[in-house]
Amino acid sequence: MSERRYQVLPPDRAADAVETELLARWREEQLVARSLAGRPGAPEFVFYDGPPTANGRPGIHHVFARTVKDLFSRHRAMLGYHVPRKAGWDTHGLPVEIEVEKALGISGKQDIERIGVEEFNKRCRESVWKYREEWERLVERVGHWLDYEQPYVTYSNNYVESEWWALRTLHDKGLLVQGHKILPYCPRCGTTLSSHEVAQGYEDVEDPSVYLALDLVEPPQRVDGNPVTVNGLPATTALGGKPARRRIVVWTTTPWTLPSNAALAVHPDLTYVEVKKNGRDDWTLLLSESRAGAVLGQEWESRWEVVGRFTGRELEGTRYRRPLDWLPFEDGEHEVIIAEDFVTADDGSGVVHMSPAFGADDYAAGQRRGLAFLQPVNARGEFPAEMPVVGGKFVKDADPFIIEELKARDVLWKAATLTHSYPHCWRCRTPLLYYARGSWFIKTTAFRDRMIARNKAVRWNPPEVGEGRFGSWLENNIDWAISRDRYWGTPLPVWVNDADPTEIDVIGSYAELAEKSGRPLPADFDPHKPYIDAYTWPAKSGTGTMRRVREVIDAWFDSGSMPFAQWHYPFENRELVAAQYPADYIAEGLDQTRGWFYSLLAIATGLGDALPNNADPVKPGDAAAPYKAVVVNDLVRDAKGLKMSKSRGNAVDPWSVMERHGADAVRLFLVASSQVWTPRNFDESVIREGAGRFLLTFKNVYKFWAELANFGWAPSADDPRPDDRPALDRWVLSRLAGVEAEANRQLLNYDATLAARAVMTFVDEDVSKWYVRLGRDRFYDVTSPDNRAAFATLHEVLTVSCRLLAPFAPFVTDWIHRELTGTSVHLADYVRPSPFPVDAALDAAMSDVRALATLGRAQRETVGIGVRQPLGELVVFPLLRDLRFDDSLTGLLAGELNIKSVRVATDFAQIGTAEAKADFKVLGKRAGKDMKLVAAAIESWPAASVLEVYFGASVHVTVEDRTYAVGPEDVKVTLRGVATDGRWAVALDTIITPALRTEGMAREIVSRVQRLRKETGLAVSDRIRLLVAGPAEVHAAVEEYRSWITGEVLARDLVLSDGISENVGAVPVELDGATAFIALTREG
RNA sequence: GGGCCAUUAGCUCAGGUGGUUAGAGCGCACGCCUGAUAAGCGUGAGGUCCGAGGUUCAAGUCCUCGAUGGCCCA
Repeated sequence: MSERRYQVLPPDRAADAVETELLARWREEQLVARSLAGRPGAPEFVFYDGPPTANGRPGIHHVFARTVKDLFSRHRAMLGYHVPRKAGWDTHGLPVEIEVEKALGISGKQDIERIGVEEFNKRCRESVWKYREEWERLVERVGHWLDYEQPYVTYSNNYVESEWWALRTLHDKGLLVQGHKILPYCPRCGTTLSSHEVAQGYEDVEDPSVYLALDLVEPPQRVDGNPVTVNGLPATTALGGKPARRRIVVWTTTPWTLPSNAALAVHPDLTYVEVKKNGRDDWTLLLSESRAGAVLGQEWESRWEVVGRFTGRELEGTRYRRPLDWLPFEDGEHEVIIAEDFVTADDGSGVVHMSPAFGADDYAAGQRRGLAFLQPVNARGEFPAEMPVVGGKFVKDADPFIIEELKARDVLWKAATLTHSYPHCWRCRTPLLYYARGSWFIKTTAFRDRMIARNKAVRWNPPEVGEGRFGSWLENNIDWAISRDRYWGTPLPVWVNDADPTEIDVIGSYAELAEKSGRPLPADFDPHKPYIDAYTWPAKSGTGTMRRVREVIDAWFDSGSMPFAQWHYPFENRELVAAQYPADYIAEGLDQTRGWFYSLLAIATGLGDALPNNADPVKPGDAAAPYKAVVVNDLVRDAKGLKMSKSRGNAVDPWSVMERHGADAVRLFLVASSQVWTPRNFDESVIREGAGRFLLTFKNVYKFWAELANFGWAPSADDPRPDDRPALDRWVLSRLAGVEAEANRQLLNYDATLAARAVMTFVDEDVSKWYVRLGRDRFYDVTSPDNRAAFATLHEVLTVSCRLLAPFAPFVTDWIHRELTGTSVHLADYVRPSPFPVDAALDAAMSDVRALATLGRAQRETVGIGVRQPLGELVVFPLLRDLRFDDSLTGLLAGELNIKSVRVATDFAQIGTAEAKADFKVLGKRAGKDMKLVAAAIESWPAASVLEVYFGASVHVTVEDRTYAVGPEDVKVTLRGVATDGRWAVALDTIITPALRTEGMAREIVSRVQRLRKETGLAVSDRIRLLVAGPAEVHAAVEEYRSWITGEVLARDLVLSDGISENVGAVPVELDGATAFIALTREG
């Protein structure tokens, strides 16, 4: 027999301390590295880690995301996969620049230029790491096992070079193109503003509010040349026999954009009316019906007559004449009405002027429809000098001149002013212009369908995010503007001839850069601005110099390139990437839908077969690239369901939470409380009472087992084989196998919540509240086969439970698993190769026993006899036709309820009575005036009839000559004298015979002695001398059960005394009417 | 302003395709048990299923509108 001692984990030991100790142990054993290395010959299961930016403190929501990422990886590693998990850092982009601006006390591009890009970017490079250490510590503390030995860093030279390769590849495929993007722009500062800057600068200002009336071109024609018809009739209006002048009313608050008008937009589903003024037959106006009152006056219907009615869709294609013809159209569609969903009837005329160079909606519509693009405004916000009327003027100053010109041209309907909120430059208060800026795009619309096809092959969890939010985002895809006119980012590797902007070199590697520039790169080569901009070379065409464009790229391109850039592909590691692409799964927050989830997909789809295992087409059911499965997690909100934010002051510090509850409890709470893709409220009391309490129970079960096993049990060949163990053991092993399979199945299915709940319910309900509860006394000795069976069984249950819980609570499970087996849980198998099999019949029988035990306890409650008093018989009666009592578990039921036997009644009348009452509502409809008599008849039924009906039969009730068939739905049955759950009815034989009373008394004495032992502070194994005094009844009980009592309380000696004891320390005990005194002393 | 998600007991959550009296755990009250004890068991109270309309023989479930909270995008 082994002398091994099992350490006990004190329940009051702080989780934080235990976990911290384990972390040190893991470090010492290099356990993370061993798990990462995988087992020899293990198949790959690839996880991609979305890189965080380390220039902010990690928050509790990061703990959530880390838990989700970790648990699936851990599960797969335990299943025997090699799970590569390379950590990464997102290091470029505006957030970093803003952080540095704040640190330097500067703001805006002019300040940056003044300090110098070299210095600024140096600061950015350093700033990225401000919180790195805290990040790494937290990731370690929460137990996210990740490869931090060689993390990928998006600013590193290798990473940038891989991105250059990707951009060059996209360019070669014609997918990296120049275009325009509408951006808020400050003409005074000469800079575009980011959205959060725009949000800071809204001010109420007075702007022109101009209604134009633009001539429709007669006869109205569609673009295809066919006449416009309404309900089959020509829509041409002829009033009073002569052709009418027809005009459409258009509203704008930016008259300066009218010279670049290219189209008018209406809403397809809005109703537009054509109206003529009373008495005027020579002209009409067209506008949205719901805006007519606002444009024509409240009581317009008394002054205007509706002569036509159209939906916006019907107007589509109609041509009109633009208000100002200063600029020639070069190419593109123009002067046409289009129907667009973004048009509203909230203001204006329901007809919107479209100027693709000066509005985001306008631009997008222009792209979709191929509209002409006129941009007669320079970077200072001025019209070109050669423009008529407004040449050289700042656009906002030009408004009055334009209004005058409109009036002169007879296209002005009315001009007023409007006070509204408009964005201004937060620095100089200049009104911002929405302005089309030259920009570089990845032409994602060219491969949108392929992205959609790939997305359909991705296994989304939950599916609706992939189909809905992400799917519709892809359906409405627009080209990805990847250039940023900023400083700290991957430089766009595009060189343009300064003499001929059509001559372009896109550089795909550093070697190519060296070759083009004609000199080797220095040892300390830095591809960032400003250094990179010094690389120039003579244009191939002979005239001009190739100079790099000024822009850097969107940091989302960085993170989306990680599948290949993290390995410096294709310059190195080709085989590695071939083995580790695509990812089997990724897991990030819902906010990444349009972020990382998209950038990964867009880049991978654009690159196509330039990446391994990545060729199109991808069909549903294929392994999708770049990720086969996604698990989305939602936000963590505060305890009241409000968003956590610095300004609210309700953000939770993960470290203090970790200290109070431990990572296990926090992880378990985050995963088990609800599906990870729903938002959860972070409430520490819920952690304590839910996950915390569960872990306490788990530790308690182990503690119970370990303390008793330390009396000399250790696994050995002497333990009975599972098949030879008692039913209780076989039952819990069967349940264990079921839960093992279920947890594994759910995790493979990416449902962490159901997996965790299945295991937790098993441990709590089946193991703690039933198996241990019923089998406690089997652990009080270690030698008999029954003892050995119990120890071996619970050892197995605890060991496997540790494994099943390890992905969720990696700390305490490892601690206990090491005690149980001597090895780390994290190197163990998640599922056993050949577990004791599920025994469905046994599961069902036990389930019945548990139900009957509950009913039996309820009956004891009802009859007022405590469990300590033994009773003779429990009678059970099945209330369902196919229900049979399986008597193989009778012993367990009898023991639990402290009864001598269990009997199955053959007739319900043996145990109780049944009454039926008519349901007046149901029966009344049929019985009518006989109802009272029928009801009386039903109430007088014998129990047998009631039971017949209860079981579904019909009983005939005859009143005079009328007969009614009364079925189960017509009556309400009440069972009396029994406890019932609808399946079973049970009754207790409540007669306490003298023998039972004596036995009850003996049990009472044992109970009191045990309590006294404990109060006295004796160890569980201490032996005692016992003295009992009391009336004859007590003496009789002690004499009869002497050996049982001494065995239970470990008494070497039991002395009976007459009368009331005078022994020091004697304690009075009330025993069902008799008073006894007991005293005990420890036996040396 | 637009799109999406959520709202069920004090709290955290279940409630395929509409179908009997809407469930569980925790908490609470009362009782039991007493060497797993900072545990265990039972009983009970607790519900306007966010609101208002609608569809239906029948709505927590489907539809419409609205409220609140959240996310994304303008």
